[in-house]
Amino acid sequence: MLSSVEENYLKYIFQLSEYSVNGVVKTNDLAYKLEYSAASVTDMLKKLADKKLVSYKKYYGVSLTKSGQQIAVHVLRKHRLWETFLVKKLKFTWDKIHDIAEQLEHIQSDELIDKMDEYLGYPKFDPHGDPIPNKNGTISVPNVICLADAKLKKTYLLANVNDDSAAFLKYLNKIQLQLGDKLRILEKEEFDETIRIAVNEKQQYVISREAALNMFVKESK
Amino acid sequence: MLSSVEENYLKYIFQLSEYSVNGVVKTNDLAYKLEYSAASVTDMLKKLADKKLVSYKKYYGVSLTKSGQQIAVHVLRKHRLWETFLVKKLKFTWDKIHDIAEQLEHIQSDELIDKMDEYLGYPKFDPHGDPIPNKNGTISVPNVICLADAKLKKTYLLANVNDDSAAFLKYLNKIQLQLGDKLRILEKEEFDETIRIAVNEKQQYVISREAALNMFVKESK
DNA sequence: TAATTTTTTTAGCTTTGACTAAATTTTATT
DNA sequence: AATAAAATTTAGTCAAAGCTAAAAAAATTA
Ligand SMILES: [Mn+2]
Ligand SMILES: [Mn+2]
Ligand SMILES: [Mn+2]
Ligand SMILES: [Mn+2]
Repeated sequence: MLSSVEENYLKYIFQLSEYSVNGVVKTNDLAYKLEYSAASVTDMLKKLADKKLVSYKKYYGVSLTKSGQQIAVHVLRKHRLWETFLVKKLKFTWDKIHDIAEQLEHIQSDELIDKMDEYLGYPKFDPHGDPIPNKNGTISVPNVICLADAKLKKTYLLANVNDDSAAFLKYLNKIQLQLGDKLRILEKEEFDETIRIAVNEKQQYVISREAALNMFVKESK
Repeated sequence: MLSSVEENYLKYIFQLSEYSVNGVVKTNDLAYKLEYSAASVTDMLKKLADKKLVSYKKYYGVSLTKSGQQIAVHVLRKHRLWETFLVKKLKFTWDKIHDIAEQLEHIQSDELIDKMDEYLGYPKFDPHGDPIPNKNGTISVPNVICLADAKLKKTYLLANVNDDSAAFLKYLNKIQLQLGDKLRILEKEEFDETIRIAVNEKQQYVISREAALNMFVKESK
């Protein structure tokens, strides 16, 4: 049985490895994500390697082993099911749930999480549009692109947002943007890379590059 | 903000103080309850005293301060609301919930627990018949007596059971005893203090003293 | 290629919260 | 009251998981 701290390391290695070459994560990147010193991270990577949860090569980087990945995915599953519960059942708004789920994801009880999954009706996506791994650890990777890369004139549906900044989600609340909204790309400003969009063929907004990088869309048929 | 460990100390001091003189708890009793060495307990009591959560007098004992008691009651509130959720919503049986609630009671979010309370309809008792403190920390102490002290020939309702032994609750499951059942005291055996009861005017059972000490009843009108 | 900068690891320190063994205080028994 | 037993505290140790500063390795630049 792993500590919450170890579970967090595995979870973040998994998330960083999705955007890395060969699934290899650098010590400094992990340290930045965890908000720990690089020295602390090096220490822990050695311990996780002893437990065969990661393969770690000095000065090179770290990647998850099969069993490390299974645990990481299970933690993600717990996180996203809890977030779904908080919104669907307890009526939390999507900007308040991440920090609570960061705690709840470490509760140890397989029966609990399976009953929760059933209670929620086996949801496929969490309130931020992130896919929820199933009991076997399978994740359906949704086919989305970053709003920053969206094409001029085309129309998309907002499918996924980055959930770990409450400030960003509050901003979306303020301009009343939610998952499923139809976004038409009206203009892409070259100078500062801002994007002008029409939401549901009604309001228009200018979205900064910083915001667009946190928004993911799929093509609207 | 307190650690889970500190919260547990306060919770158990509170629970032991309910059955002690002047609310003073002895180091060894607390050590036994927490399954720690007495030396470890002494250490922690000094730390809690520094934080003004307990008053601790060497070789004499410990009791909760006002603020220590508030925290203890809040932890109990969380524990019992979570247990209620697990049974009412997730369909857990009452013998499986205590250990999970021991983890969940340390989740830090007032908004979460208040929304949970509302979601459950402000329940007054948990699945074991223990009273749930309200948001202000008020506990309605129910008027129950121990089954071991019940009077011959009288009829009672099962109102409360000790919840921290799954084995005991499984035994109640087996003989199909549940909260609210009508218990008539048919016979009290002096030799070994077993009690023969009729349940809902149907089945009869012989209850050992050990079991009776874990069951609490109220008078049936 | 050599020098410099950046990244990573090592070494040594800290806090939390356990433990055991020994010392002390309190309580019980002769 | 003296002694023995029980309860409690003190002293010293350990593991987990963080930290900073210094050393070493890798990457970049001159
Ligand atoms: Mn999240
Ligand atoms: Mn999410
Ligand atoms: Mn319980
Ligand atoms: Mn209970």
